[in-house]
Amino acid sequence: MDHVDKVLAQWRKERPDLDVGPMGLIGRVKRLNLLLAREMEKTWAEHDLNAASFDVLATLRRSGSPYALSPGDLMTSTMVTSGTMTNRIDQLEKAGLVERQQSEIDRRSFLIALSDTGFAVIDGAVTAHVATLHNLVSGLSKAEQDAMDSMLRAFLNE
Amino acid sequence: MDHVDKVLAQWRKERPDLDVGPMGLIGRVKRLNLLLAREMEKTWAEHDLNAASFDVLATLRRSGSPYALSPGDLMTSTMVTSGTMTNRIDQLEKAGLVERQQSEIDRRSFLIALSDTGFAVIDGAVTAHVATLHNLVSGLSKAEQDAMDSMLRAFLNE
DNA sequence: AGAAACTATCTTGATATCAAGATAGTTTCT
DNA sequence: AGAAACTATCTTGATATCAAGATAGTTTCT
Repeated sequence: MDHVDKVLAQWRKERPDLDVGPMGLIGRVKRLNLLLAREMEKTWAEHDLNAASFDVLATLRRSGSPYALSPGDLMTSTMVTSGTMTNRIDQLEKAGLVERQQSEIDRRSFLIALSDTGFAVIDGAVTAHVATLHNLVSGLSKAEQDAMDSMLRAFLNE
Repeated sequence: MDHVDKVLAQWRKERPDLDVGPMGLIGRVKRLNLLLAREMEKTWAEHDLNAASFDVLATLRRSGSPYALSPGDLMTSTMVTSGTMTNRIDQLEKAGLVERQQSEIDRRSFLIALSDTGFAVIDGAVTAHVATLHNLVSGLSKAEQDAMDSMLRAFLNE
C-alpha cells in the first residue's frame, strides 16, 4: 500500500464511476522518474554540475572529436528552447567549461566547444554517473531490466 | 533505433570502457514520463488547468467531504514547498476555485476548501483526465500493463 | 543586383519553483 | 505566569525555463 495505492483507493471511494486502473501505472512512472532524477542530481552535484549543465556537456562529449556543436544542434538534442540554451551556454562559458567559436563560413553561427577543463570535468562526471545508474537498477535482475526496457519501448512507440 | 539507442551507440564509441546498459532503461523512463506529462497537460488545458492547479484541486476532491485540507496537508500530498503552495492557493483563490477558511481553533492555520465552481471544474477535469489515461495505456495489453506495474513497484520499493 | 523569404542566435518579459528567513500564534516546561 | 521551543503559513530573492519577438546574416527568386 504505497502512496499511489492510497490515491487510487480515495478515487474509488469518491468516484466509483471511474475506472482509475491506468492511474496506478502512470503515477508510478512519474514517481520513479522523480526518484531517479533526485539520485542522479546528487552525483552531478559532486562534480559541480546539475541536470542542465551535465546535459549539455555530455551531448558535446559523446558527439566525438572535435567535441563541438552549434547551439541549434544542442537545442535539438536536449529538447530545450533557444532562450534556455543561450542561458546554459552563458553559464558554462563563464565557468570555463565551453567556449563559443565564431563560424568562418556563416557569421550568424557559432560552435560551442568543450574546453580542456570541460572535457576533464564531463569525463569524470560521466564515469560517476554511470556507476550511479548501475546502483539504481541493481534492485532488478538482468532479465527484469530487459523485460522492463522492452515494455518501455513498446509504450514509447505506440 | 530510437533517440535513446543513438545516445547509447555514441557513448559506446566514445567511452568503450563504460557499461552504459542501464542508461537505456533510465533514459526511456525519462522520455516516457515527458511524453505522458505532455499529453496530460493537453487535457488539463481544455479545462483551464495545468499540472499545478489540477494537482491541488484533485487532492482536495479525492480527500472526500468537506473537500478541505490545510496548506500543510496539501504540501505533503503534492510534495512542493510552502512558498509554492502559497502561490498555487493564491491563484486558485483568485480564479474562484478554492477559498481560504480561517480555523476557529488555531488562528495560525487555514483550511483550503473547494468552492462549488471548483468542485464542478475538477469533477469534469478528472473524468476527462481518466479517459486520457486509458488512451495513453491502450498500446499495452492488460497483461502487459500489469507486468509493467509490478516491475515499477519493485523498482520503487528497493 | 536587389527584394523577399528564411535561418541562427540572442533578448525580453513572464511564470513556477525553491531555499531561507520572517511573522504570528501555540504548546511545553519550570 | 512567563520563557523557550515549536508550528503553520507567508514573504523575499534567486533560479531555470518558456514564448514571443528582435537582430543580424544568408539564400532564393526574379
